[in-house]
Amino acid sequence: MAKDETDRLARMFKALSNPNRLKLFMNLLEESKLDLAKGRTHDCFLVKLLGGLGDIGAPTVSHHVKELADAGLITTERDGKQLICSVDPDGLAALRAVLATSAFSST
Amino acid sequence: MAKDETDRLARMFKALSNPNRLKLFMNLLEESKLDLAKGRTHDCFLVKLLGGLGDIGAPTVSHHVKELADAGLITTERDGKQLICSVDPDGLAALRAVLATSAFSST
DNA sequence: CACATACTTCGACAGTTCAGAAAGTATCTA
DNA sequence: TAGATACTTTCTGAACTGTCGAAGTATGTG
Repeated sequence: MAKDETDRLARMFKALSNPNRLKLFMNLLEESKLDLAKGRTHDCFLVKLLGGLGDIGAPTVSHHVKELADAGLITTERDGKQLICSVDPDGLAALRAVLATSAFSST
Repeated sequence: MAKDETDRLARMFKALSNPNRLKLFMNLLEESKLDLAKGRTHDCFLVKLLGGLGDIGAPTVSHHVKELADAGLITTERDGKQLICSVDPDGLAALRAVLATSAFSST
């Protein structure tokens, strides 16, 4: 595997290495699941995420969202006052691909 | 998802968040694939890994190996003077499971 | 036992990260 | 325009990380 590709993956893993960021990302994964049932791919904004993360403040959540976005795991877009976060399917696929690279069956 | 479970996963992702550790782990994944063809599940020791990592020294590799082991991603056992490293199938399965938790198809 | 190999542990240090406070920006609503 | 909402930016500090050199431990060889 090329160095660039390794570094890109390491960056994704790093983005998920903080419990609060991982929760945030997993919330989005869950949201995506729910929303597909409603015929949409996602719909989650920062204040809503904030509530699910316990005690951490807005500046910190904002920072974490940016880290996930920079890593290519989520995308963001502004809708009026709110920031809409979505899972980036390409990033998710890249992670799945690297973990699938092995002889151990994926059951 | 429970806090403990989130923390455990975050720890695994953190173990893979360093490029050298990620290379190390991916070497093991590849080794596993090769060795299965030979009828064994794994076989990789530290000095061999060291060569594949470029410039980093033995103390650093030793440290990284322990981090991967502590995270539950690999297991180690001593064989004479050498330390044999193997992918931990349970850890790998846990990572795959969390990334599979979504509406995005796994194709 | 002496010596080499293959890590492991310790101590140090530069660099990074996480979280919050305070101040700033962008977007509604009236 | 004034005020509220929803982030964002900047700064700060405590804590953690990655790497190394030096010293230490465990194992095999002669």
